[in-house]
Amino acid sequence: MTIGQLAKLSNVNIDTIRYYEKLKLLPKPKRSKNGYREYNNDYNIKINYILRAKALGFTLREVKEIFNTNECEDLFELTSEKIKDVESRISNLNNLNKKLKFLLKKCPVTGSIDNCSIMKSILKTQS
Amino acid sequence: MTIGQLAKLSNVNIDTIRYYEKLKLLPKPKRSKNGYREYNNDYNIKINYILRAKALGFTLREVKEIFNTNECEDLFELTSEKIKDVESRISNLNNLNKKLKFLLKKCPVTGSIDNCSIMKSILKTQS
DNA sequence: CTTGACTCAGGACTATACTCAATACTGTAA
DNA sequence: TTACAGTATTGAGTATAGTCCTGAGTCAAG
Repeated sequence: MTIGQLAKLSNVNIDTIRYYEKLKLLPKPKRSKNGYREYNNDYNIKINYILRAKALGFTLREVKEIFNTNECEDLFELTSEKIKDVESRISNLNNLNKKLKFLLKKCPVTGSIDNCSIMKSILKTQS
Repeated sequence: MTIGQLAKLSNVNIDTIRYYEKLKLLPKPKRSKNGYREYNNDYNIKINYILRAKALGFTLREVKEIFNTNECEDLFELTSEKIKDVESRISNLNNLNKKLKFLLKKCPVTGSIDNCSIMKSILKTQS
């Protein structure tokens, strides 16, 4: 399978495949006489693997870690940390949301900016 | 006030001030004879303004929009959109969190990666 | 007068995950 | 044979929000 065929099969950009190879997320494939990369279906599986891990919020660096992990425990650890990270981000966003909604509630909506509560709130010394 | 003094006062990096000037978030200050930038306390206020808007989740581009906004309604609109954006991000993260926790619950925690539920789940065709 | 601290402008560098552009070579079909 | 589609490599560009570097000029103190 050429790189173009693999790209179509796994639904990613050709350059993405070469990029993953450069990052060592994908092993270097054999080359045919003309120098073209030659892939088999294992590469398709591995790419889908990467995409699924990404969809779970893992970065490419973390995906690489996952690939290099041999102990189940390590993967458990990695996933736990990811959960902590996600939860912290959720909590931050919830705080933001509360503040923004508070501002919005106080906004008079009409008139010049000088009377606007949102503007004033942002201006106030205390955030 | 020189740029260094302003930086110390408003607790940002010198380069950040020049950067904000380049982005037109801060007006170009007067220059003294030697070519140094000359600031007054209004700049300090404005920088703090920017920092607070940033803390509310606005990007610098949005802060600039806020500065150029004259109608309260527009600011209301901007803030509403920001809330929508934040809520959508929260919802995405909650989904991720659910999936990750599900994986974690199924993980046997000990043994080789071959028996690991997390690994298997990521590998499965359905994400 | 020299040293050290400060400032200037312009550009490079950081992280992330690609994507594109340029130039050259290869393979296939009409 | 010629055209076009595919592939190769290398390097640059995208977005965001800065930070750092370089080489040069400036200021104040000892």
